[in-house]
Amino acid sequence: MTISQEIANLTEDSGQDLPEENVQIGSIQGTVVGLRYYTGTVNRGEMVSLVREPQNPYDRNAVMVANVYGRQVGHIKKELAAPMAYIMDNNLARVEGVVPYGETNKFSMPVNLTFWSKEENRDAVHNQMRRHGFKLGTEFKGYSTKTSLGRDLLGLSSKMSAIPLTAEELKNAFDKLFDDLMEDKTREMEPAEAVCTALLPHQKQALSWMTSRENSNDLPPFWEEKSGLYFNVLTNFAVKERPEKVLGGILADDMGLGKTLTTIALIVSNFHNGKPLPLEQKTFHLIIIINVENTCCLIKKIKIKIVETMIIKKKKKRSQTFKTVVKVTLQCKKILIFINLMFVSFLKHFIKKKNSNTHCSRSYFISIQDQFEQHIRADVTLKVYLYYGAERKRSVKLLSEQDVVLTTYNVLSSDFGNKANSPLHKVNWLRVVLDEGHVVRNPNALQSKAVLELQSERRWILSGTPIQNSLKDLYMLMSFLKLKPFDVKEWWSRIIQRPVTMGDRVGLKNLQVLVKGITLRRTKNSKVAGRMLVQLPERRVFVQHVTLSEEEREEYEQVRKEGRKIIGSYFEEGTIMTNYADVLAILVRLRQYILCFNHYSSSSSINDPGTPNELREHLINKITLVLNSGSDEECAICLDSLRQPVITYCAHVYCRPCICEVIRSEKQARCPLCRAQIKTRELVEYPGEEMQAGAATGENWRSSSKVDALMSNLLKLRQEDPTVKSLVVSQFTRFMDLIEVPLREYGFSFTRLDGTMAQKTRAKAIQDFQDSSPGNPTIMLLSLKAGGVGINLTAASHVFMMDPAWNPAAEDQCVDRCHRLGQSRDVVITKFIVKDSVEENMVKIQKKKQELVEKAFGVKKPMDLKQARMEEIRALMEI
DNA sequence: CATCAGGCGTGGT
DNA sequence: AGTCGCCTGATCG
Repeated sequence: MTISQEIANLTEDSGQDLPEENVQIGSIQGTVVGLRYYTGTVNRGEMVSLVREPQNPYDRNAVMVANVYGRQVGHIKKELAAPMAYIMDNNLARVEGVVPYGETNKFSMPVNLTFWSKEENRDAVHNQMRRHGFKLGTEFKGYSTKTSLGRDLLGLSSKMSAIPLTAEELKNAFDKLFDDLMEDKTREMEPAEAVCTALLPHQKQALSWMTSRENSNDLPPFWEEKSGLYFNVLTNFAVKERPEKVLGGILADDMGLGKTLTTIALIVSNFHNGKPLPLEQKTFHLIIIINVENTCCLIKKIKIKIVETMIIKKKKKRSQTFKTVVKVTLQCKKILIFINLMFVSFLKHFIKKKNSNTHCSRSYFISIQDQFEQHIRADVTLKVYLYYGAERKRSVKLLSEQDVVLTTYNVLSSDFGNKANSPLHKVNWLRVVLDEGHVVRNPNALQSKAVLELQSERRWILSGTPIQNSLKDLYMLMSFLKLKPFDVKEWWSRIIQRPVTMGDRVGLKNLQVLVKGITLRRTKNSKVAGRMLVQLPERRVFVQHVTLSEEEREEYEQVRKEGRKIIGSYFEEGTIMTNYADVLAILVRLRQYILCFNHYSSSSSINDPGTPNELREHLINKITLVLNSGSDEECAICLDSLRQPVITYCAHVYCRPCICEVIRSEKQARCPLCRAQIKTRELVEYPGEEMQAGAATGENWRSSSKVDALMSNLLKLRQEDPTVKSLVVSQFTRFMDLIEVPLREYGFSFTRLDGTMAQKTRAKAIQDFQDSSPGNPTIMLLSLKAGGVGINLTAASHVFMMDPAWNPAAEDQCVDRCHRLGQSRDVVITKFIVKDSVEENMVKIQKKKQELVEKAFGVKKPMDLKQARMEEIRALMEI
């Protein structure tokens, strides 16, 4: 979790189902009346939801009763509705209902109401009920809370009879949630002929499983057929009509097992009725010629490919002009894939490019795009459209005609949010695939809503880590898959989330059944028929401590003292959070100092600015620092990666659309983070990285202890085995500039990959590096966040981590780029840490964080987070 | 006359 | 296993 996200959590209205609110403070039996006016039915033991109806013309206290399917059943009797309305409107408690019996009566039925709230509201709720002559009890008498099926629907009896799970057990259960025996998931299936890459056995299994999930006629989890009726065993809901099928699921394989390839195979292999996607010539009825001058390069590239095949087939000559031949199929084949925009450096790249009015979309799609090209036979025409960038064609027709449409979560949500005419939401897709689907985990975020609104027959989530923080993440996934009734928050909470977090074994069992039914997960260590799924070479991590030279130490201490003084004064004033950008700036400066010392001009971003121009520059400095700090900053409003980042006069960074929305909706707009007044015209944009182009070469170059340490390692390696290739990873591109100097000096052949590079050079860099023939580079300077998912750097077997990352996961991901399928050597990771410095403190905090996550899984106390953040800064600066 | 079991009709917010 | 208020008739001191 990033810093701004944590801050956002502090400012955000506390959610409705924090653990504190999960105390049962009383229950009472009430009556549902007016049944004959509504069609909704309830079976014995079935859950109902209670919805306030303040607009009811007869009684503003009205409380509506609805069944799990959302059909109205009736109302709560008005005498009881009166106190309930007060309690519900003032959020004193949440009320849940279960109907113990009731099919027989035509006019009314009983309902067992349970009040859930914070302990401190107990008295208020009890008093309110008492004032109206109702006494809340603790238990219902006269009947069992168990249904005929013996399942515990109220969660009451289990609380008393069964031993709740301990936190330890719960965590364990969570870890094992996805460990599936895969009994019926070992069947293999050959992909369609259009796939030219040979699938590994586990990929064939995944393909088979995915295909069967899409074509299956099985009932969704927890539905059973019983004497002509369809019966949900969890909610006790029974219907005549067959419940909607859930076609799709979660492919949760570990990174590097080929989720994307499997999905591509699925796309071309399983069209309607289990037949492959019709790609051959005969399905195309129409040939048109269009001008593609305006479409971006990659499209062009693909289409040129098509031209080539056409030339072969039609034996026609066509000059290499901008005209190209496109085939249009009369059948609709629509697939949508999302790519996660994970990396801030990419984002910077995008903004920079956007301003210079060039095509930028390619960088995001390059890996997926490549995979399509790589795995699909060249003589097959798969129509792929990148729905991205300012020039994207917002034509529903065009999109409908594609085989595959690629887009990003950001494009989707901005289309969805800005205008009602989002073309992506107008197409009835055959299949929607969320790549890296765990990024849409916050159901309140616009992008999540946009994703949920997509119409599709089949839905897939690809994610190596389907649960990132807590069970709540899963809710979003269920919601996307439209797995009734868990796509509605109330039912998800009542049936799964709350029972599980309260340690109910039945709830956990249900969760397991649920997950098992829709998820396929294999890890690198999974076994198939006793054999390892994928045998990866070993991976060893070494930490190499670096001692600063006396001179360096002196300079470092000086900078540290300065920063400590400033941050210390913020602490005293209690203004740490308001001066957050400054604090971050100081920390970054310190970390950079360790790497390359006086190569950074000490242009102060801390002194009070005077003229507006100075202020502007000052803010630009700050936003640059924040975005380059490597702390993976996210917008505190949308909780997403920053999109068009801007900085306010009070030095907080948001997405431009987000903060503009805030300013527009409030009269006296205030900064969500510090409550300072803000105006739209005072927002300062991030100018991109141009200004950073400092000359790090030449006379003013000077080595540092860290660079020396790296160089001695590299030299030793080369001596031992000149074919060994290494990745040198840093978060600071300018540090990479510095490293280039000694690399050249010692005659290393190297290449570089960072966010500032144009896509062409980027692809070339990877290609050169992966090529092992002599003369090609043996070292790649890699920016921690460059590359994105799916970049393959298996040529490297050594990784040098030059500076510790805030987020240990980012480091892991980086290493995974070479430690993956196709790696033949053991991977050695060397992390350089400077002794007695912020770096060491960072590592300590990293460790602490990890422990904390492991100990208290998913349970966070919001107030402690702010404290923890302050403590972190304190620990970093040794104050 | 008081009390109670049982039958009956009633029925939205 | 079931509402709930009201009426009735049986039963009791």
